[in-house]
Amino acid sequence: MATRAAVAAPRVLRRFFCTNSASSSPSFPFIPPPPTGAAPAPTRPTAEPNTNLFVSGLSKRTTTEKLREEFSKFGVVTHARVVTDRVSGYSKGFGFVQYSTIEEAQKGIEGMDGKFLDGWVIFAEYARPRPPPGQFVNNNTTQYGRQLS
DNA sequence: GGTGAGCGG
Repeated sequence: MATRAAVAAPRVLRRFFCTNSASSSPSFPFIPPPPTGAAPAPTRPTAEPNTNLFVSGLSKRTTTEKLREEFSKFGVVTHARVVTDRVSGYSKGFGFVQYSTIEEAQKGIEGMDGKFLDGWVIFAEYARPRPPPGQFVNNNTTQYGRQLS
């Protein structure tokens, strides 16, 4: 009787198409097409409005002083920094600007986003909320709690 | 030496 073997085979294939049975996604592990098609939001859905600004597209020569100086024209900059590499000391081409209020931050974005700075078109947007410094943060662990070694 | 998308101290 080979009937048993013929029934056992499809059962294995059923595990493929019904991984965790249903109740989760009615579709296969393929790529589910967006139904409404409202917001594509590929990978960067622009963070919520806050006083912290993420400025990208900066020139390698742009420094923190220049960044604060330019953004101070649209509000009170409480904090500004151009991210530079610790080892080489070169600028990574982006920085952060923090205004006193969200209104000033909005004016800063509308006033500096798409503008030229040191010959480069910069992009100003709201910075993403950073993970809070945990109590278990140490030298061997990152801010996300992942072991480095 | 300094790329050219991105989210740091």
